[in-house]
Amino acid sequence: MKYDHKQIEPVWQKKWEDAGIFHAEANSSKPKYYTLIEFPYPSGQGLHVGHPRSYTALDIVARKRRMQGYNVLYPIGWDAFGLPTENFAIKNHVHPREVTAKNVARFKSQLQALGISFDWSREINTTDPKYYKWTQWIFLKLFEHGLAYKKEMAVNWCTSCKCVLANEEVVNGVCERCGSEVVRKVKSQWMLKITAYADRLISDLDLVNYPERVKAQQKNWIGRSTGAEVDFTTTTGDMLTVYTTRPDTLFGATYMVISPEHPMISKLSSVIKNMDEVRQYQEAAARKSDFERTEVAKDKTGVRLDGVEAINPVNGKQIPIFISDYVLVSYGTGAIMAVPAHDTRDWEFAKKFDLPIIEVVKGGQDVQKEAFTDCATGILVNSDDLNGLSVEDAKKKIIEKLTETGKGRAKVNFKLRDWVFSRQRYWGEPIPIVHCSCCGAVPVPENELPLELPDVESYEPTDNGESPLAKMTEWVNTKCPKCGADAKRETDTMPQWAGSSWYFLRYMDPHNDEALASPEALNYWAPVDWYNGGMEHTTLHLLYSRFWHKFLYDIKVVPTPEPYAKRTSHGMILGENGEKMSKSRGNVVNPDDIVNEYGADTMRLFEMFIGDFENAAPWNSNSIKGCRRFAERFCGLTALMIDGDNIRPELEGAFHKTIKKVGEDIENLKFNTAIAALMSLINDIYASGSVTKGELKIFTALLSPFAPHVAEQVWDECKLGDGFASVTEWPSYDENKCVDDEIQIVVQVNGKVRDKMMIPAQIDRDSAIAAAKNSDKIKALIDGKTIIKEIYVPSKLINIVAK
RNA sequence: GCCGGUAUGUCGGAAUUGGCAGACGAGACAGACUCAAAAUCUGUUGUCCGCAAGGGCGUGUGGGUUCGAGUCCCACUACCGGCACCA
Repeated sequence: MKYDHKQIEPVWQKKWEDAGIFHAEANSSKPKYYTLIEFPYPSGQGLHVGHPRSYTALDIVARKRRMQGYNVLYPIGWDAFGLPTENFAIKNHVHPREVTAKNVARFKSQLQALGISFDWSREINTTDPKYYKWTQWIFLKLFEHGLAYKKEMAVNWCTSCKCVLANEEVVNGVCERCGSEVVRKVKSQWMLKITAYADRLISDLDLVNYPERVKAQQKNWIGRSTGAEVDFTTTTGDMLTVYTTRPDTLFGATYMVISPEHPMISKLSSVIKNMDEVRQYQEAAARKSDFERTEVAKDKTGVRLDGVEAINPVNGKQIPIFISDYVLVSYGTGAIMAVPAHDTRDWEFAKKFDLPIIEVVKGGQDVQKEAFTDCATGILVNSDDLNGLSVEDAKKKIIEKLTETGKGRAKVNFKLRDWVFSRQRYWGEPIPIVHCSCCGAVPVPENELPLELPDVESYEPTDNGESPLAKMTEWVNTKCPKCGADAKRETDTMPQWAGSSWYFLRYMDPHNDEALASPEALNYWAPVDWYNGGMEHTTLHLLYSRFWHKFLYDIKVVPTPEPYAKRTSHGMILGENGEKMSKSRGNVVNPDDIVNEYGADTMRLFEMFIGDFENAAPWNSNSIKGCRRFAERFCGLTALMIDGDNIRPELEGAFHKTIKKVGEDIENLKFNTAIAALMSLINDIYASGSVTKGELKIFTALLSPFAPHVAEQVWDECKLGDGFASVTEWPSYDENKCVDDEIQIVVQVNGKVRDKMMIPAQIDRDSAIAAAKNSDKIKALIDGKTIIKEIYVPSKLINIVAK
């Protein structure tokens, strides 16, 4: 058969779509299987060669499951709200909706050319009002349950553009666009109380099949720590509460640090003598990101509050109070007690400001030279009745004591912060809230959803930091749904995370106007059986969508506590030079060029063969030729075909082993070795000089998830079976035929390989060792020596230790 | 900096989880076919010593455990992902 990919690929893509063989069945008695990839953001650059890595991998899984008799849901959609589209629209004076439509059309045609078995009848788009109606509905439910609230938060503010910037738009403390200074400005923002779910987001990781490294990332991000709050009083009679994970070291606290934003500072401004210096420091700190501030390597800075001191509740000692930017207002209480002897950051600060270092846990180095932070081995000293206790026991005892005296309490803290949900942008879902001067924040009634984005001429940011929507006075001015008085709409929009936090539910029932999905559809399809995505999404997106799903579970909208039963992740595809692909580096590979030159099947094979799926792999335009040759050799088999429904005896072992390996490798994401096994098998077939029709049928079925077009073509031309190769039955194997009768065993002397021999697979230990000793090579090596030990690993090796 | 990864021939990678390091593919070299080239086919290809038989060395670095370590332990180095308004 002549292999002309340009001719055959569009033909099969059309036949599949016309026959609808990849459409998930709505009412089916078959078992279901839901495979999911992260839906793409339709960027202006078009599809990246990284996208098909994940899509092809789960396409292989989806296709195999169909062949195994499952009703498979493998959907696709567009995560189309977002900053780059909006910025492009502003720059080029086109509506973001038009930009999005154009980008989606391009992505769609690129994806369709790859022959991925998506169910296109369920395509969704987060910017479609019929979709974001339900994003808004979920927000209203969160609001109703007290999980959405407003709070003053710091945002990045460009002093020249006069607009709020995303972190990504701040480069080295200046605005990416104009290069002006960026400061932190306080604004009232919508927040979602994800912290209310912190414990469950950790504990329910036990219910799901995620890689350990992903679970570890989630746990570390949530950052549960147990410790205590301790109330210090000040010399002015005020109270300062600190959070500490080491309450056992309370006697070693030699000073206190509060964050530059701590409310206590303005409260005490009349008492603090060096207020000018303090204000200066606050301004400097406002310019830094949390990331810069907590960097341990950098020099510690701070200002001592002159005129006020704190009093240690356990020993009445007066200690100085500093402000320093290494303490964050957003974690704990925004104030810490500093124990330089047993905390590295405090130690560095104490050295710099020449503060006393008091050892309270013995067992480590000299605390004047280095902080001793190990909790497992130390014994308490210099701490009154805690003396002699272990760190663990001391923690318990001091917390008991603090609780009794009302000066503290046990406290669990999370690093996880509530989710800042407001964006001062146009291209996002409007937050469906009306602000009324007498009723406060009032939800838009459900029957008025979707609250559509107004069609406007200009979506440039306003110069006071409000969303562009604030300028649409007709849209903004409305009546309060509760009391009917004049009121104003919320003008902030939702972040891109919103639409992507629940999209997998919409696929189950994408055209439903009555609910985000029907209970029947949810009960049948939930949860997602296998979700694959990038490592770069394992903290935020995964956490946000698990949070929304848990909330929907609590209000009985969805039937399962976790959205994804299994999560896997793929490595990035890098440029040929081993660096991340980017326009500026000039190392971008366009998938269209590859499909055009080599065909979609070769592209798919290569993306799977390129390396370990879970690791990053550099693109190589040479290696792709090997995959093309493999596809051609597969076509070449048609010329070698002979009659016969069975596998010939000399190839039986090879076939059964390959069926087993390909099946297992797909389940374990080892696509590269699955393809290698198919390549080895085709080499064996060529070596035999011919292929029976039965052998070709099995080979074609095994190959079809990887290279579906060429498989379909051979299936059709050679009349290998009825219907489509894509939905034929997945081949089965016989375990007994996967083991050889005679196997090669390695003989080592003192751990070095000295001989290899063929032995029957069923041989016992003594006969195997006797056979080994009988070999001339081995005889020569052990002759005259004492045998100390003989190790026999069945069907692998024999090691003779001789002296 | 913190959290999570990764490191094997010229290159991408493989190694049944502690048991033959380098499967499969690319590249290179040699040969066949060809007027020639491409394509295709056959062979060689970690490295050092040796005519050969054979032997030494070899999985980022340094140490350790073991009959046996790419795989386990300790200490490092380099690179990659995430760090909350990119998604």
